[in-house]
Amino acid sequence: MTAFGFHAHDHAHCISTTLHRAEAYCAAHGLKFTPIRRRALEILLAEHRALGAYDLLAELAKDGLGTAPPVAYRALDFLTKAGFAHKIEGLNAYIACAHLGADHSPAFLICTECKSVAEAETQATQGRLGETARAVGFRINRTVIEALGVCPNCQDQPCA
Amino acid sequence: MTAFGFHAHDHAHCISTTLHRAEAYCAAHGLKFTPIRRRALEILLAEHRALGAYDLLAELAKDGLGTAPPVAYRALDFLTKAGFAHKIEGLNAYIACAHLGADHSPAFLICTECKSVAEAETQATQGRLGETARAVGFRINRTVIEALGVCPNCQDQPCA
DNA sequence: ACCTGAAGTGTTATGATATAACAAAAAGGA
DNA sequence: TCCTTTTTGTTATATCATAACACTTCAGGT
Ligand SMILES: [Zn+2]
Ligand SMILES: [Zn+2]
Ligand SMILES: [Zn+2]
Ligand SMILES: [Zn+2]
Repeated sequence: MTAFGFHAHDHAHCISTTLHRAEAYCAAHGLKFTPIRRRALEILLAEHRALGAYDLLAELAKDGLGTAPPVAYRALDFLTKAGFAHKIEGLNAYIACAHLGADHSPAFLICTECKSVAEAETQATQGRLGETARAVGFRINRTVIEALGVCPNCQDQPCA
Repeated sequence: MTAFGFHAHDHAHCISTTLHRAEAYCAAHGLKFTPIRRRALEILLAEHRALGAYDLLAELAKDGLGTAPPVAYRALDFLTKAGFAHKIEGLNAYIACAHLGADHSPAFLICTECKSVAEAETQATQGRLGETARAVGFRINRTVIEALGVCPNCQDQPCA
């Protein structure tokens, strides 16, 4: 279980790999990876940070791909349902999936200083929450697991 | 680690205990448990369900305690900062704390059928999320842990 | 090629959640 | 009392999200 986002890595590779996986997934599942959807994913992938729907829309607008809110929300709906992006509930913002392809329950480490986000994989149905759920007979469909705090980079900087 | 909310219990006792604890906490910490704040907590305590800020406002309005949004949000701000209530990020809604007094990181089991919510206590800094955080040097300040699913009561009902 | 239905897009309008800003009132201590 | 801080009342606005409907595109069946 490793977390990206706070460490230097070959991000160009990170982006191209994810886009190729998304293409392959769509081909395999009969989904249409249209220009709007593809560009939306590219925009989310640009950084390991969460973007608001209207921020995404602004970027899409720069490329002439739409100006009204539904454009962004439809793209996000597609991306999240396909598992290509996740919503960060604590920020009302969206981020590209860092483990595209794996069927996973994501957990996030969110830096409140620099807004960067790392995605970790968890099996939420294991662990304490899962225990509790089983104990009371609760059936879990989806989990929201987010930790807000300060990333290693920001801890190193005396004044942030 | 037990979860209330899905099981029958003496809820009147549940309410009075929590209100008394809140009063004691305010007295001990020099906080003002004003009529608006007290009534807001009572409203949240009425059921083990999450309430939207505007739903809360509507209830407060019935008692002549305010009609404009800031009234509700200020009360919620006080209650959440004091630890008397929690925000359910996945619902943009608020719920009274079920373990008032204990210094805790809450986790929630949220029934998407009947909207009832059970609060479990966790030590989120233990478990996998905490492991990951420590491994990458991330300092956790607050956690959002929510499981969306179906409670035992709703599973028993064939058509919901 | 044509029809047809499903999916995607463009657009307007609106709903739902949350906060900024500032004046008035109340509370509390010197 | 007087002054400061906190709380409240109120207006306006910011931010996040969806409903609804017309139009286009595209794949499949004929
Ligand atoms: Zn993911
Ligand atoms: Zn950071
Ligand atoms: Zn109760
Ligand atoms: Zn239920």
